[in-house]
Amino acid sequence: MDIEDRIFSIIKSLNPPQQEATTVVNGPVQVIAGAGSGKTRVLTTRIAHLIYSGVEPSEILALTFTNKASKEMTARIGQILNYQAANRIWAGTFHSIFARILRYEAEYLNYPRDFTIYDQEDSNSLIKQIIKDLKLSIMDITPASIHGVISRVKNDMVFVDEYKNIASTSFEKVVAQVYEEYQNRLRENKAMDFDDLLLNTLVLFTQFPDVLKEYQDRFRYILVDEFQDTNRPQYRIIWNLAKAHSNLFVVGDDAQSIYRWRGAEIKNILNFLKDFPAAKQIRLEQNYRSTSTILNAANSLIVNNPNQIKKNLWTNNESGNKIDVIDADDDNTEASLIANKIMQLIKQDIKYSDIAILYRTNAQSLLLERSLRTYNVPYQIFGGLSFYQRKEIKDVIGYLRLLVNKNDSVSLLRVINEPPRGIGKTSLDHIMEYASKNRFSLFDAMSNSNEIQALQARAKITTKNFTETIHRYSEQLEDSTLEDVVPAFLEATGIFQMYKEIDTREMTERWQNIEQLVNDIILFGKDNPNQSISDYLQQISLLTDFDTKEFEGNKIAMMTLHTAKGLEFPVVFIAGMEKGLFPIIRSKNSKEEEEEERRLFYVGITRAEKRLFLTYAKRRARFGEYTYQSPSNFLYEIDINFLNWSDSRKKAPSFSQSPNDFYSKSAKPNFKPNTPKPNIYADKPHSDNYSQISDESTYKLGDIVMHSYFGEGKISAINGQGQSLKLTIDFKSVGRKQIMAAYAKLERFK
DNA sequence: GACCTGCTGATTTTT
DNA sequence: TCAGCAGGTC
Repeated sequence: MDIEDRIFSIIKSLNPPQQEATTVVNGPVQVIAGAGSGKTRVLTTRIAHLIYSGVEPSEILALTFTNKASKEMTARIGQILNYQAANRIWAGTFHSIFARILRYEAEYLNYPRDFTIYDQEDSNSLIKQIIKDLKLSIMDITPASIHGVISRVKNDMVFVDEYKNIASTSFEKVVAQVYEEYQNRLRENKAMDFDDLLLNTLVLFTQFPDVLKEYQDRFRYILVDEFQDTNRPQYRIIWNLAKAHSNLFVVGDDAQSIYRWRGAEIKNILNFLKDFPAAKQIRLEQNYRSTSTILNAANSLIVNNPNQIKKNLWTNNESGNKIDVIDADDDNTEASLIANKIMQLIKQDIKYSDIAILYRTNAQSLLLERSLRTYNVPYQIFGGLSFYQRKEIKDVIGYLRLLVNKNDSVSLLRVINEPPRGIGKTSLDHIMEYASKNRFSLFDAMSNSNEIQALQARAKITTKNFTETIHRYSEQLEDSTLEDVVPAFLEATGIFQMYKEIDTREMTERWQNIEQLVNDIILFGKDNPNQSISDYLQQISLLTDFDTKEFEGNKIAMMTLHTAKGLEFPVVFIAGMEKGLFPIIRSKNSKEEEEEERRLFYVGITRAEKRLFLTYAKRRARFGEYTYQSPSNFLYEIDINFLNWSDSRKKAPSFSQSPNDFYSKSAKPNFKPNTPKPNIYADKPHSDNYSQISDESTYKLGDIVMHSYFGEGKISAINGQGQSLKLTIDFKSVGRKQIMAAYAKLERFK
């Protein structure tokens, strides 16, 4: 089959809206693509068709949400056309593509080409340093929380000067101070954080029209995947690039927007039609993925979100099994019930690799893992700490970063005493004082350590040796291969020796990981003789765990619901369907946040093709303390006709399910009139639910108490005595909970 | 300056 | 519950 036949046989197999979306070549197009409606197929076929129609691959910019998605897209296009063409497409994440552009154009922004990209951890340690240096006394505020605010502010495109003006509370004023210093130091360190990659690209395009023009001409065709999750700077960048030719194609689904907390604006979908009034709107509403039971269940859930674009997602697929809702006595039991169920499924000819377990928080994976191991179920976890975020790897990368960017003080501070070389807190204080007094970078101050009077003779020698080593190897790097320089340099720093010893002593795999990294670098050098170590470093700084891991062999996949976006599995388990955990409790449970949680659940449900299991535990250990959980209100929102609630519900927990009248605002499940409330406790009248023997000496009915985690609540029942004294408390934050008084840190409210 | 220990706060989600 | 860190000791 030649290329033409291949493309047209694919196009012929598409439904009419899909065909339109793939073959309209010019002009703005907005596709609202429901879950499982063949979005990826449309994207790849469209790009193949564009190239077939005469568009140069290098004129196409395809932005995806993960590196993995872009790799897969490129691979598929390669299969249809050829790999040379596919590899010339500019495909990648926003962050990776713009990092690449910023590298080319760095001098416009007064940055060196080899600028360093700071990840979250790097940013946090820089902020920690700033807090210390500015002597800010802020109790209860962590560097991470300040960075969170700064990141949010940056995503809203509020620059330092503006933020300083609008900061009103004392906390905001502190943030403003840190924000200003943070940006200064990023610049001094010749570094950008993740948000800067977007903001600086925007600055580049808006302040240098010639540069913008160049990229407008280069990217004559732009495609954006997961458009609902773009934030403001991302949208502005796309808009700037596309306004010259308007060949902008965006695909998204407002019902799957789950990154609002990171600044994503669903509004962008609506703005699109304002900014590109000529845009064609195409809806993909036929779902090819799931059984009608699963799809309709998802639909019955998502109608509870009032604000959404109207669509009618339907399927021709068979109705299939009902959705199993499994309740477990506690979190351990939940994990083993899942493992058991999986083993049953395996006997029915389902492969491990057909199954995924999804959960709300990474912390949940621990118990699940333990139980899968007990039952010998092979699994693979995606997400969480990526290879490149491991301590030993970050240490090595810290050294390598110094080779290309000596101004990177975050990396310098990270490695200066790793392995211990006698430069501790006191010496560092002297060096930093000298650096700031003379407006030197930390590295330059160390190079001049002879001039620092306060410094001990020994420290002077060590710092001098240290900086000389860096100098020597960074010079070598200019005319030698990575293979020749990198291992020798790392050996010279002593970091190899240190981890070899740790590995033998503590039976860890750290040295192995380092070997793997060094091999990877050497391979990179061989495969890309024209690229430098700084190319390598930039590339890996934007990789997540999910990007680096392949689905391997016959194993179950485990990941958070967020990570699961864009994937599909024949069998899906969603664990931890409990109030407080999913939807998760936050300090302020706003309507918007609940709607986002609901969309997240929607994403989870629609990952399943054939079978879906929803599990919850009645008792779960959180923060080392067991609490009684009630089923998630989301479970009641799904049309009961699609559910098969497990039999053990008859052994109902000994407390009432009814939402509390005076307290909980969010605890009240949103029942649709056509969805009868599953009265799962029908065989237990309310009044029998708890005996009211109160331990007069400590707690009384109606007492207002403070819980360390759930906050304020009112005691509505008291059960048991002494060690097994159980309190039923209506919390403002999570509604009704049962608490073991002996374990909970409760404070009486006067 | 390195090492030990007791305390505290963490559990959203990620480029 | 537990990891990471501040503060103290050698």
